[in-house]
Amino acid sequence: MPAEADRKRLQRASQSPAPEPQGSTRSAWLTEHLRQALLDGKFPLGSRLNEVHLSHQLDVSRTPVRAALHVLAGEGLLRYHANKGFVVRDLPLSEVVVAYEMRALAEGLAARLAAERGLSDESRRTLEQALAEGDAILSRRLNREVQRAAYANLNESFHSTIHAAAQSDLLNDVVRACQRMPQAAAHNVMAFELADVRERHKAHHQIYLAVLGREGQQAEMLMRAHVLSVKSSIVRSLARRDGST
Amino acid sequence: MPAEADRKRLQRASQSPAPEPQGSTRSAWLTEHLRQALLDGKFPLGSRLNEVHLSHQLDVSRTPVRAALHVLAGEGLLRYHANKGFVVRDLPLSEVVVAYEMRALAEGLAARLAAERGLSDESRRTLEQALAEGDAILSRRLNREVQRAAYANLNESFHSTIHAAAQSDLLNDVVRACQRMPQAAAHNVMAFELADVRERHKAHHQIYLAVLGREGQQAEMLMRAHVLSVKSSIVRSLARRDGST
DNA sequence: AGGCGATCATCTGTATACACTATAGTCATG
DNA sequence: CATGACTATAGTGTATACAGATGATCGCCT
Repeated sequence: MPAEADRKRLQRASQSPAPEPQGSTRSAWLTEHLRQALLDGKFPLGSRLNEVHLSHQLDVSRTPVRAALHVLAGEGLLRYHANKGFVVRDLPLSEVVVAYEMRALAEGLAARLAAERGLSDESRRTLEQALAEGDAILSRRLNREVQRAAYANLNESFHSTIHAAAQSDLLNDVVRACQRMPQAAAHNVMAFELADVRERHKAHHQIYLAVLGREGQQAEMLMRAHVLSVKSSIVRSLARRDGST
Repeated sequence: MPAEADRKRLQRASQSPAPEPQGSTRSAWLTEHLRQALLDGKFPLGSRLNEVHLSHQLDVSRTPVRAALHVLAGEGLLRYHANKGFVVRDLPLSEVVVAYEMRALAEGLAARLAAERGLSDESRRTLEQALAEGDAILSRRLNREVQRAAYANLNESFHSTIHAAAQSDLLNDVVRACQRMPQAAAHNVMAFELADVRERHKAHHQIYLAVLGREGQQAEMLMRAHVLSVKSSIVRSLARRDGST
């Protein structure tokens, strides 16, 4: 099939110049691509990922595909069984609950460490900006959809700044592990009531003050409670979805 | 080099029959082998693992070696950088501290879940056996070395039974992630004072009773305190080592 | 002499061919 | 008709060759 070879070369040439500063290597690009697809729910839960199909579909060989799949399995998005390949991890609701309880503990610890270790000027600015933007978004009356997307962004920014301030790779890994569920991607935040979001935004303010004031225990407790409230919302919406399915 | 090919065939033939029911595949075997080597500290911290050397040394091709390394990187034992390969993760003491605090929270959660979900008859038996053996080992006067190894085993058994009873893969992953540090392998328990071990064994008894009695909160608190006491011992011994180096 | 760039060795990244395993379907047999 | 072994096929496991990147060494130019 000489035509296929041509197609490959063309595609490579067209995709290499601009779009991926991140994916210096094909494996890295595939990992990112597949992770996003998994979080977006593009593969059915529990379904098997066929290496040959994927490599044809994405126009690379099996080697980088396998590498990417191994990485994603390491991250917990996939499960691997010898001689049977990779399947999309399907977490029962009970596991989602545990993940959020774990995440509450982990983020609480992160908040405490951030408080103990102090905020850099840059972190402080980022947090303050996230809070201010949140105030603005929630006070104005906007399209629900726009409001939601904007708030999801700064929510992400707020939390990851706290994690960074904790200065622990390990802790970061754990938090990310708890977030990496094919079901509960960040955009699930959408499903919430506006009142819930306002409440949580108030919690962000309190957490910020506790961290800034170096009150470790206070920061830890506030963050735990904050994440647990997110858990309640998620579980509520998942239960609704499961029930209606 | 035809001689080399012969050697390979011979070695494969001699190693396939008996020794590895676990390693159904070369990758799996390599993963296990390398993980053990890393936890045992056989590779210097921060050192780079050369795929070609490893594959020659272990008499396999690079392919399964790479697979194993990817898995271990996913587990956090190695770090991977594009085009630069895998290096043994070197955790500063502060990270070890965080890991143990995280693990205390995670194992606490596991203990609570185990209490809430109840113990199977088999789990109960395993725990009781671990406790009884611990009593025996600690009461008799034995060679320090033997005593230590025996206790390490049943300690492992006790904890992993609790994790299993929690019935959460996710939680298991987190706990294992916190244990997987090139420094702080299980056998570090060796370095401890006998008095510390006795104290911890008493804690095992208390935890068992709390779990058996379905007292979730109590179990969680006891387990947290238990793991934190291990942290103190580990940190003490690591600090001593770092100081003397 | 010192900085700078080309060249080369080394190692990782990828493609591909082949070997092995698992599974489903078929056929024969009780 | 049910059950068992056999075979065919699809898909993963591994080896190997080659391509691309990285880093060091050596020579050149200033």
